[in-house]
Amino acid sequence: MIQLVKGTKDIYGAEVKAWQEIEGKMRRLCETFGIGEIRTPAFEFTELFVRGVGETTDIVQKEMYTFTDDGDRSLTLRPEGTAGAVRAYIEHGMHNQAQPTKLYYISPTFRCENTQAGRQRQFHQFGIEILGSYSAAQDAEVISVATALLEEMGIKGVELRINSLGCPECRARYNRTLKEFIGKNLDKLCDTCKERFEKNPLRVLDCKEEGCQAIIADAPSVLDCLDEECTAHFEKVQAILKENGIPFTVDPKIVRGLDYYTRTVFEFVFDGLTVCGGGRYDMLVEECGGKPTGAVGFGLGIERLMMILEKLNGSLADMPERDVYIGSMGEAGLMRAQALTFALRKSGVKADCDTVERSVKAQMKYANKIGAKYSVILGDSELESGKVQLKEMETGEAEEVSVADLVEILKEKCGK
RNA sequence: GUGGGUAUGGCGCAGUUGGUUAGCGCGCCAGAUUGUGGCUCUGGAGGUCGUGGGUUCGAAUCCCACUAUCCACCCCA
Repeated sequence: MIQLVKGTKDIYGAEVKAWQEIEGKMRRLCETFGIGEIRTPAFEFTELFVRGVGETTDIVQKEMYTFTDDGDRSLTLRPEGTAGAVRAYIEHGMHNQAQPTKLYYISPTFRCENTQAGRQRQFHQFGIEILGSYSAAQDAEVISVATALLEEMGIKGVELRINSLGCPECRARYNRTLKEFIGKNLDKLCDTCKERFEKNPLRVLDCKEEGCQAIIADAPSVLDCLDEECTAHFEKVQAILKENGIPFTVDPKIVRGLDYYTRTVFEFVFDGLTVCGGGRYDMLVEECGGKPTGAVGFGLGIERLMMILEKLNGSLADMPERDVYIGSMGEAGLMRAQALTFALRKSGVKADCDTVERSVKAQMKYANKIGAKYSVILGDSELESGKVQLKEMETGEAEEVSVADLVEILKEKCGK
């Protein structure tokens, strides 16, 4: 028996219903925000992600599904959504449209890493990318989309944390300051932090080791290293969030694992797990071959969102409901039941009929199980008299109606 | 990549110190007088006990490897 690949999942039954609902809410919300959908390919040139996400990131170094096709091209399954959106923005000259360009996507995303709670190898990201603005107002708007979405889902207890990494100059300056500070205590750090120190000193900040924590505790804050403009930008973001009643905390230790972030970065955290993360990436469009363009966005893990919803609301309901079940007895009844069912479906009534040729009793049992609101049984006597018993399943009460009027009556009862 | 737990019919679980045809609940299918559901009762289908080796007269039970899964680290959504 061939089974699922590690880190992948089938979504069906009650679960797929919940997905459809969530996706619907995302699409509707984006529409009200004027954000249009973009569907980019599941794979791109490897180079796009190496340059976009950053060569030194874990994602690029050890988590990408990379392969070579028959034209000797190195391709990679998308490990995140931003790079592809940026590529498309440049490739289709979207900067010639009214700016900013506002895009959203709901797409399967792939990372070859070890699975655990809220972590799969193929997972789904909902994300938005707004290109064409350098303003703090844009940062705040992007954050407000995530906030609105979580609110729409009825999720409470998600914490918004924001920080600013500054422009590349500020970041470089902070890296030097931090290196200098940590350098004094380098021998006290854990082994992984010693590596981080060389690779990406920022990462030492969110180490959970006690020894490292003690040292980091009074490390200089990024926020103190920001220049005037970056500071003003960050303050403006906060001011707008406050103005809009969006609660947040400033956490100078937030460092994101993707290299492209500049200035604002943020995370929505629930139970210690980041459900949504994003920020500004003003250098990325240029890095990918476009003109300098300000941009902000976020990615949200749908599986993680589902985890939270399950924790909050308990398990999900099952079986799709049906309006009516047209049972039948005998050849003529079967034919007529099928015809009626097709006619009802054409009118949008969720109708179902017997396709197994079971006993009436078994058919009624089935009607009950699929949650039909009404049922009728068509047999020789009904066809002869032209009358059927239309039964309301919940109450068990039946009324006699003419077969000829059945479709119209049911349409009305089901509001179609 | 590292460390720990788990792996028995569709789902949830039992299986005692290795011993005969591997059980239970739910679900599924079918019956309980002739053509009507939800309760109850009866019967039935469905498992190479994750996979592959090994120990043994004999393994779901012990040993090894692999795979998957869960949890943690790393990192992220």
